[in-house]
Amino acid sequence: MSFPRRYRRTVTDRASAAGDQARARVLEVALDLFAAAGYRGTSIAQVAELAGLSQSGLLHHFPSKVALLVAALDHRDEIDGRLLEVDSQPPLGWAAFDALIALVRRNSQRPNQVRLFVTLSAEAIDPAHPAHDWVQQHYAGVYAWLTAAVEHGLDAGEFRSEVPVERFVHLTIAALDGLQIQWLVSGGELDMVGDFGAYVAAQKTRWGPVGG
Amino acid sequence: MSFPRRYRRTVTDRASAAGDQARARVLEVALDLFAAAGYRGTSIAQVAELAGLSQSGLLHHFPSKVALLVAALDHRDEIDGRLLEVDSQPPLGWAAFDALIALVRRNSQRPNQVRLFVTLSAEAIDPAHPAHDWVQQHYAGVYAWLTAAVEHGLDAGEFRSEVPVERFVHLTIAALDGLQIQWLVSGGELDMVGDFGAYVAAQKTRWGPVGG
DNA sequence: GTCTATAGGAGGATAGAC
DNA sequence: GTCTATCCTCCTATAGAC
Repeated sequence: MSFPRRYRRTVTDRASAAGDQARARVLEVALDLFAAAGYRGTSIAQVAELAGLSQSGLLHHFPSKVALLVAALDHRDEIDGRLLEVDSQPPLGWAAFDALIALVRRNSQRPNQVRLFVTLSAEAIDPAHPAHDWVQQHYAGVYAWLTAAVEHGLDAGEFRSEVPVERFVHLTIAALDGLQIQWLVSGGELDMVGDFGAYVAAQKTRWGPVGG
Repeated sequence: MSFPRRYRRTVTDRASAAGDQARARVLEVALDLFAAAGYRGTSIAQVAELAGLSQSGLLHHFPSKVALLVAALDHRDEIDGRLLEVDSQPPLGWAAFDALIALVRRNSQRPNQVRLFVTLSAEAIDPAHPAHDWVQQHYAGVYAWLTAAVEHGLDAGEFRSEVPVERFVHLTIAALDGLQIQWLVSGGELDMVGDFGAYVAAQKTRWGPVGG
């Protein structure tokens, strides 16, 4: 099956379909390996081998290891879609916490993705790490997203006015990250979804509206 | 200042005092560098240089990089002393949580030690990592220690009987680990001690005795 | 777009002198 | 106990053929 000539995109237009396929394979493998051994613990040769092309072939698509990392992170964000948004709108108030539970449930089905994030976050605490900016922006983004949700909930009367917003957000993010680590170390035995769900339920009781 | 001859330990008895000094310097530096860049991101040559001896000189004391890592982890446990014990007795009930707050306060004064633990834990999720067993045992130990404390508190009437012990322990450990990561990523700006203290205070309200 | 070949460097570990 | 010298492996990246 092939397109009629006039529908074909020219080479100068953009990469070929075969090239796209190779690119996609490389990104999938890179995500897995970076997840399994971190950025520094993974060689581009390993990625290339598992993706079924030579090291040089890989470097044709991603000119350096850093470029591959950045592309892999962007790819992750892309396939993540916008799980934390609904119809391009972020959920507000307690709905944001329900969205987080859904995220944890989804994460519990893809340990390698979780491992990529945990491994890379730790590695990239070092300011000299190529993903340092990415990690800082990631945390800043999550913090801003969750803070906005809580503050909106406050305005809407979904939260008691005494809720210490900043500490509350810090602890919620900590619960997410900390449970992920224990879940990974335990080899998936820990009930991450149940534990985080219990956390959210407790918070609803403590910080929900007085009459709730 | 030197010991009279008869008090000197012979060479065959054990390593010389100079050797001990070099060994100690190497361990201190190794802790710092492993903390800053992780195990895989640190070379023994770097450790040797900062410790003031050659790479081969280092390998005379620690025959391989893995041996150095294990020695450094043991050294960390040693200088940690037994902060979580008082008079060789672990605190029980809510006293265990107060001991954790003290631990967090102490950790907030030594970012490199925290970084070593966070970086290494993430790296060592990989079963092929030389510190994999160490990390698993670390988490198992903390879990057992905290579970025992809560169960003892239950018997003593310090906790409501409805407390979900396992989830409670998971979430407490998660709060510790998760706050450490955010604290490191923020460059120390996050109020880790205050956040964890607020967490413990909230738990005392929620799971403390009914009349408390 | 993919390959082989190779440059250029860093890391871990060993041999042997002092 | 510490050193210099060296080996070998692995890694990133480049050059150039097909």
